[in-house]
Amino acid sequence: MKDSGDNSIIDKLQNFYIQLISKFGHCTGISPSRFRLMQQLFHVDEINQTTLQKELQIDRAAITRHLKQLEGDGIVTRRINPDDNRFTLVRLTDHGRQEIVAYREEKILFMAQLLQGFSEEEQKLFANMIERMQENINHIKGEN
Amino acid sequence: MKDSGDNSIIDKLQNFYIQLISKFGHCTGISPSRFRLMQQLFHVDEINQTTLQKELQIDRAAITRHLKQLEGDGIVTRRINPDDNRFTLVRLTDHGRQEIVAYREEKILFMAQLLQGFSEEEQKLFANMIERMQENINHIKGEN
DNA sequence: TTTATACAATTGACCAATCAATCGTTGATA
DNA sequence: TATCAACGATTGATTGGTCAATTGTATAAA
Repeated sequence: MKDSGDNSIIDKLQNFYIQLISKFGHCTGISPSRFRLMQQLFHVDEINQTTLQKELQIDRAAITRHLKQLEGDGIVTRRINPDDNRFTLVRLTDHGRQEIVAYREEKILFMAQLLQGFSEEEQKLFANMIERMQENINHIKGEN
Repeated sequence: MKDSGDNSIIDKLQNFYIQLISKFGHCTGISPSRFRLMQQLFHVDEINQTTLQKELQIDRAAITRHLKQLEGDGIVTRRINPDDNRFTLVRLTDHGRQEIVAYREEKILFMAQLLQGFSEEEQKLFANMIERMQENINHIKGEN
């Protein structure tokens, strides 16, 4: 298991993640981005798009398009901030809230299967390792 | 840290992965898929596209298009298997091999930064956990 | 008060991934 | 030998993401 770059952690992670997302998408029938977006909205009352964008790390353009679509589907409402017309404020509709609740239940089931055989401690450890790596990444220079 | 589905491991993983890939892409200047493709080719002499596709879990169409582009860039050559005209065999050119070697070096540097502060044991543990989750995923039913 | 700067959101152009349908080849079967 | 099913590869249509440029609004400076 030398670090020659072959079958490295990054490779494993990539293979794993791709399968994970693909499976999750097929199970829930929703795209990962849209799910993340809705989930983020679920936790707040109302939020503007740029804040959403920063939290999700998705491009601004993608945010705009997703939200327009979600608005068309009756999942969210959008209105311009009366105190500052540059901001548009987004919130889930009641219908949207119901939807995301259902998805979240599916997610919990999915997670249970994913983490089968993992003790509480192991789960915490894993989460912690990811956080540490994330910290490391933040210190890597690069136009991000 | 209850398992209500909020800020779950899947969320953390997703946030982490997106940042990881974005940073890696910016550092190396190559797309993750293309890199994986080239890396896979690096390990074999010659290979057909379907085998590649299965190993990488990328869509067949994407494979075809990537390889056509790589062929245009002089990174790979493609020829039809004389024993069975349905297969096209792909291999890296010498130039392609040089390229991938350079990228792999960048990857090793990147990995070193990513894993800063991780002991050998921790790295193994992490890799092992991913493998276990991957196993779990394979048992989840779903059209994949 | 006018002008310049900063910022949120949007749009257009482009690239990459997926799905579904199709083409061409092969091998088995009637 | 003719037909059909299986399979690899390709293509078209659609979707989602990024970058760059633009629009509209607010605020600070001249």
